Amino acid sequence: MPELPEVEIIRQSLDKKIKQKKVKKVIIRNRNLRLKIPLYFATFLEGQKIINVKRFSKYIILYLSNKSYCLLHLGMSGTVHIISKRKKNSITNTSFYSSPILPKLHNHVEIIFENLKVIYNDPRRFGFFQIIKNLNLLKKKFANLGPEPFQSEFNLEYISSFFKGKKKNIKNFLLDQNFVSGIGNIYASEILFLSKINPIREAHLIQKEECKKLMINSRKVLISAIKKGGSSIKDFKNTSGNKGNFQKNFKVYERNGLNCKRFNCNGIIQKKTISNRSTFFCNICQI
DNA sequence: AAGAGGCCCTGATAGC
DNA sequence: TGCTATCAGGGCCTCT
Repeated sequence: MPELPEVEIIRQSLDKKIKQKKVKKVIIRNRNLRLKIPLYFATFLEGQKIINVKRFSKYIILYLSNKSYCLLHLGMSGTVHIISKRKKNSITNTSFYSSPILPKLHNHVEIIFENLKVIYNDPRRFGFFQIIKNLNLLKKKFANLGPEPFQSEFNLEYISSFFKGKKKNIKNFLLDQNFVSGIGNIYASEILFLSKINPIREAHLIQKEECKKLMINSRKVLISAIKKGGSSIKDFKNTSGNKGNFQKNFKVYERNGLNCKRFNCNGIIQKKTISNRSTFFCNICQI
């Protein structure tokens, strides 16, 4: 499901809701994610205060008070729900959570705080939690990831030297997290459209001027997607269950057969499978 | 070493 | 209605 902007939206609400709060209880309903949730996971987290909620690439990083970290990756279908606890029902004397729409089947983990709980739900199970015991191991975990588009390391020099001698197509490079972190299948197509670059072009043939466009448009697309609350094409929802809005701004993604949105371009958006991922582009203005 | 392809998994939808 | 095939926002592993 989520690329960098969607993960950032989730990070922001977690930051607002659980920072400086103490984990009261953790319930594991299903340990089977891409990495099996370890048996010590619940007791490890219980009693920890969430010092900070950060993000790198598509990973959410919970800073714990015992100086370790809890990583969360959402894979393709992971969602996070934050549910506030209501006051005790005076008749039945039970407290309950407001959770009308939540599909219960794939709730893997519940992290319970004083007044709210965080639920992780993941039908396809490509996501995972991971405890990282110290800063060194955290650095090691991210050592092979390339910079995010916003970082100064993602500059013209870096991009053009990375492409030297590489025959792989440019679209696959945007998806390659060792080259640049955070771009996924939707935004790769959008970035290439804005940069007027055909997705199947070999990387070593990309001109310097085009590298500059890739740099600028990668930042532009991700930032405006964050501003719009992310993209919801199937089931992405923020932690309150609301959809994002950036899908309304898609220029090419899922627009195959429709007119190119570029001013004065008569192209029709094409759909092509590249390395088993759908790719969308205009065959006239993307050269 | 670089790059292509398979695979992990469930659910929604399309086509017959 | 009910079957089967295909596809989905990610990333890791293996093979050549």
